[in-house]
Amino acid sequence: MSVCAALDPDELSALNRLAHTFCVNAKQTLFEQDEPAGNVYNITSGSVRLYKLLPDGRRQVVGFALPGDFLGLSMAEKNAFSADALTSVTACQFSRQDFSDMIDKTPHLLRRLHSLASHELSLAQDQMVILGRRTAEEKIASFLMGLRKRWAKVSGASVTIPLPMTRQDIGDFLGLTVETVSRLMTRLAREKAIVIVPDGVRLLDIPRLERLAET
Amino acid sequence: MSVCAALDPDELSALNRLAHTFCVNAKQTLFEQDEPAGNVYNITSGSVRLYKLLPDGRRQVVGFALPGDFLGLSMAEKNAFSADALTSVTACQFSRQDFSDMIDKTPHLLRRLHSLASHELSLAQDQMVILGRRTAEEKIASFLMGLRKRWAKVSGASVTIPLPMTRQDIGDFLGLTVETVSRLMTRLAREKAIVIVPDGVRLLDIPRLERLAET
DNA sequence: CGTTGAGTTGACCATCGTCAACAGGAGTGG
DNA sequence: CCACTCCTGTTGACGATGGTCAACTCAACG
Repeated sequence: MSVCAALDPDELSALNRLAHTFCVNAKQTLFEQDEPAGNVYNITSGSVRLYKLLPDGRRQVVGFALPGDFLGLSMAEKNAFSADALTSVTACQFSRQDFSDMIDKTPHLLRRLHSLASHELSLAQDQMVILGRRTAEEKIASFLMGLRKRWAKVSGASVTIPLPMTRQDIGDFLGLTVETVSRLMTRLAREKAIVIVPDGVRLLDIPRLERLAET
Repeated sequence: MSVCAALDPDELSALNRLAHTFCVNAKQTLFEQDEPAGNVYNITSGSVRLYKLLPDGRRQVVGFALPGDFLGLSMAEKNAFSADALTSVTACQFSRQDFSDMIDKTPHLLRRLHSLASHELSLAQDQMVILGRRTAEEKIASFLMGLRKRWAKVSGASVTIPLPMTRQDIGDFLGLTVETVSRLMTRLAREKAIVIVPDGVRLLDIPRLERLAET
């Protein structure tokens, strides 16, 4: 569990005593935007969609949580976004209060938390570049390369990457419509840069995708 | 200085001994993306543009720092973005090492840092919504309302808000071109929602702008 | 004055969104 | 077992939003 990389065995067991492990099925909600944040979570398996809604129903996916990811880094009073399960998910839950107390007792846990939050911030800023200054094709390529890197940390490097989210989710993450996502994925497949497989893609021409995605 | 809200007088004077105050003129660089981050900064007066560049020259402005803002919240090794002065700027500089040592001695300073970083993350996610899911007009309105709120903390609420940045900067912040920013500002002015004044705007129809910007 | 850079405006156009139709698979109920 | 629905994904035709290119104004500054 990546938040705990900083903890010694005693601290780990203290944390474990606070943990509550549970499962939810696909499409179930972990928590919702603007509700009081009672808990923080560590995802053990499965994938989670994190998103914000506008009053008129438009949606912005702000991220996807994969195994190992921590939700609630900010320790804020209210959830900044909604989270629901894309697949069946197992997660490790802590009451925010318990976790906050634990932080007060273990300063290096706070440092760890802060460093993870800083990394999130950096990812969010990269996403701002993608949303603001890239074409649809570049967005797709960046998305695939980014996800590949994240899956590599979870399950090792591979040219086949799982896509537990729908085209709609990808569109709402990249600021595109479903149709545009679908069209461009098909085009990349036609041009032999990728192969579309059930619930994922196989990357054929990684150099080309890297070129499209480059910083 | 907002990072220091958490400090007692002894700690404040310790921090002050580490501080180096300085000024730069407009257009000068505070630090550049990807360079090793030797210092962290607190802006005392003036405004700063924070941005990332793509290899081909496209630019994404990730934020504007106003008086009171802290740069280097993440305490990372390398700068995630470049920063340069929009106006003449006075800032308070700390060596990252000194500041890091100070953090180790004062845990509540770290909590403060973490809470500021979390707030930044939340702003970044709001910006993702703006970039991904709003029309050009909504983007401009959101920008003006957001900036208004931030200036209010610095210099009190006012219907006239300073715009120290160029139209190009605004465009690069919102994922638009200069021309589009210019056209829409002119249109909002023609429709009596705003008045364009030298280096700023006066907001006339705030309810309308709020409606355009609403979450 | 001449130059430079910001801002504005117009004409035109491309990318991507909209709307619509359809295919295929999963789940459901007769 | 089949018909039916629902959902996701795909594809096409069309159009609008916002980008591109170009020209011009104006203020600042030497």
